[in-house]
Parts: sequence; structure tokens; C-alpha cells
Amino acid sequence: MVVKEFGDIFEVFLRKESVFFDKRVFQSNYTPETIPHREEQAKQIANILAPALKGDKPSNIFIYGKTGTGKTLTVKYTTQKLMEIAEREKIPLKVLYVNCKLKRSADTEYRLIAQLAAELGKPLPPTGLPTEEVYKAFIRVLNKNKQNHILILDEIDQLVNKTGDNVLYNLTRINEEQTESQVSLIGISNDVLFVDSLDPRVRSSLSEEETVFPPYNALQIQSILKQRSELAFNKEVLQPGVIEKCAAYAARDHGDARRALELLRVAGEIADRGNSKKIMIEHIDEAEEKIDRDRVIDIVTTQPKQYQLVLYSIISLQSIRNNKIFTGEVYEVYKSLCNKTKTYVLTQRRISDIISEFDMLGIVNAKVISKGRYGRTREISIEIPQTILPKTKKLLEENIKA
DNA sequence: GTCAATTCACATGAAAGAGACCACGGTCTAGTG
DNA sequence: CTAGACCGTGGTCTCTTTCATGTGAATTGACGA
Repeated sequence: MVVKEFGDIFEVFLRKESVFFDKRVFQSNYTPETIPHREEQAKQIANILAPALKGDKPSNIFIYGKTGTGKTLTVKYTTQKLMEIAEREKIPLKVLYVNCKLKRSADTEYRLIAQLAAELGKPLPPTGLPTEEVYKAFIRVLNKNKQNHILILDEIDQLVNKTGDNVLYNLTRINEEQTESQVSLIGISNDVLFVDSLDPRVRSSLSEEETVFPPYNALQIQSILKQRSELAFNKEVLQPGVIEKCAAYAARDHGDARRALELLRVAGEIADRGNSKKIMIEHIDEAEEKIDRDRVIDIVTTQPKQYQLVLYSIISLQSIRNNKIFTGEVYEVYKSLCNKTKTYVLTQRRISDIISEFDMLGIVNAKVISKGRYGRTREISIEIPQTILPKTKKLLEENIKA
């Protein structure tokens, strides 16, 4: 019985018409043939990197711009083109790309260097060695290769925030210590103010060249969406106005093209599931809500237990009080909750940090205010949309009990 | 009424500890010739 | 004699605690008009 049903599901799925022609176009690692509205930046980067083809060391580049402005894509694209030529001409050159934000991969000094060494063909244990050893190993492979290296450090601000800037200092200094191979750095950051927080020595050597990626405006996002959707969807699938609406959503918060593409993709999936042959404007609204919902639920359920307890405290406080909540109150509720569930109680100091982490995640809004004589605290309110709140609360309840 | 001092309730920082990982080198053990 | 099991040491990483210091405006209280 069950098997038969399953068979049906697959059968139906196979026969079903989809609005998608090639879904891969929407994957985040997809590199299109051309990158609209970024010709300027691509050219600039190419010019800076070009000396590498003659065996010289290109200047270090620092790139910044908000999320979803095509930084990573453009850099990957240009370096890819560069490599094609280098390979054809047999020029020794190597491009290494590392995303510093990926947990457990490159978000500490040790792991970053280990990751780089691994990319060069020298895998290192994930922990256990002195950091100095890792540097030595890295430099050894570097020297063995005897070629120019271009090092792309994506989301570099995350790394520096966590571990300080002496990683970058060490990396920029590698060239001085050895002459067999040269290393150029490309730093990519979402945070525009990031450079200012760096040590002046690091700053001057890291940003020998700078490139800014401005946000896309609504029209540019539209043309990006059009370009992709022609490849991704079957013909005549898009109802007029859909792209415009998508673009408008994305342009509303700082021109994030990635968000716009995701919105369009999810809208397509919803249309598919509803057996609609076209993507309607309503699907966009639905998609936006689904993305919100998935994000919240994902964050909430993957959080450690202590975090869930804190969040639950905040939510239940808000449902009684309906507005401003303060750290102290959250802590009180949290403590009694811990007693009830027989959980180890953390200090208020830690809870304070946890709350501000939720703030960073966009789950709550926590603003530091001063109540004058009555002290200084965070004013907390929940940012979870009303429609999802009950479900979130229930999920938390289940998780806490377990 | 005005103004500076006080005071509250935390925020924010720094340092350090606990416990989970892990690599490495040395020692012990058992199996092999 | 040698491979593998089994320590102890020393390292990283994450999550916390402890201790210390900072802070913005309502309140207080002294002062002068």
C-alpha cells in the first residue's frame, strides 16, 4: 500500500510539467556567461591582476559592497578567465578561494591557513598542531610550487572580527620571508567600514587597490532576473509583472540580487507544487513568506538548548506584556524555566550575549537604552512575523522538553 | 528653576577555565620469523 | 623485530564564568533668583 503510494508520487512527479527548464541557474555557485552591470568592476580587477600573467605580483585588492552585489561572482569570474589564459600560455599561476565565514572550515587563523594548505595539496589535521607549525607547512608548499598565487579571502570581515587582524598581517608578510613564490591577496568584505578598523600597516598593504560594488537598483535587478529566468524557466512561464515585483522586493532592502533570485526560484517551486503552469504575482508573495518562515524555523531549531530557552523566555514575555522587554526580566523568566526543565543556569553575562546574538540573527530587535535613574538595559522586541510566531513557539516548546 | 552629582541596571571587555577535540612521540604488547 | 594499541603532553576551539570597568539619563539635592 505504502509502496504503491510512493510509486504514485514519483510517477506523478516525473510526468508533471515544471516551470523550470534548468534549475541549476538559480544555484548560488552558478556563474553566468556575462555579469550585467558589473563590467566596470570586472575590468578594474582584471587590470590589477593582469601582471600575474607576466610573472609579476599583482597588487593586493580590497573589495567591498553589501551582500548580493555580485562581489564574489565577479571575482570568481575574472580569476577564472585569468586562469584560462594562464593555462593556455602555460604560465604558473594558482588561484585559491576561501570563504572565511564557513564554520568549521576557515573561520579561525589556524583553520584558514590549514584550508589554504589543503587547497595547495597539503592536507593538515583540523586541530592539534601549533599554529606556527601550520604556517610553516603552508609556506613549505608555497615554496615548493614556485608560482604566483592569488588568494581570495571572502567575507574577510568575519574572520578579523573573530580572530583579530594579525592573520592578515602574517599573510601580507609572507612575501617578505620568501621569494620562490609570490602571494597576492584579494579581500572581500560586506562591511564598508571594515577597512577602518584594521591596523594601519595591514590596511595599507591589503588595500593597495580598492574596488567598490554599489548596490543594484531596481532596474538592474530586473535585467539580471530577466537574464537568468530566460535560462532557468520554460518559455512563457512568467506572468507579466512578476519580475518587476521580485526586483522591487529586493531593491527595497539594499539591492540584494541574491535575495531576488531566491525569491524567484521559490516562487517557481511554489507554482510547480500548486500545479500552476505559470508563475503568478501571488506566488511571489507566498514565496516571500515561505522564505521568511523557513529562515526563522531553521534558525530556531538549530540553536542550542540554552539559546532556545532564552528565546522562549522572550516570546512568552512578549505575549503577556506585548511590548518592551528588558534583559533582567528575560533572565528571571529564563532562570525559572531552567529550574522547571532541570537545566543548568547560565550567568546573566552570557544571556546578555545570547540576546545580542539573536539580535544579529534578526530574530529579535535589541536596542540598548537608558532608563535614567532606572538603569541601562536592552529593550527587546521580537522580529518574528506574527504569522509564524505561534508555530515557532510550539516548536520551541517541543524542543525544550526533549 | 537650574545645574551638577548621584545612581541604577545593566552593557561591554578582558582574561581565564573547562572540556571536547586532535597530533605527535614514546612505551608497551602481541604476533611473526 | 615490528606493527599496532595505548598513554601523556601539548596544542586548538568553543562555550562559559569571573572580574572589572563603562555608561546615559532620571532623580536628587544644593544653590541662587
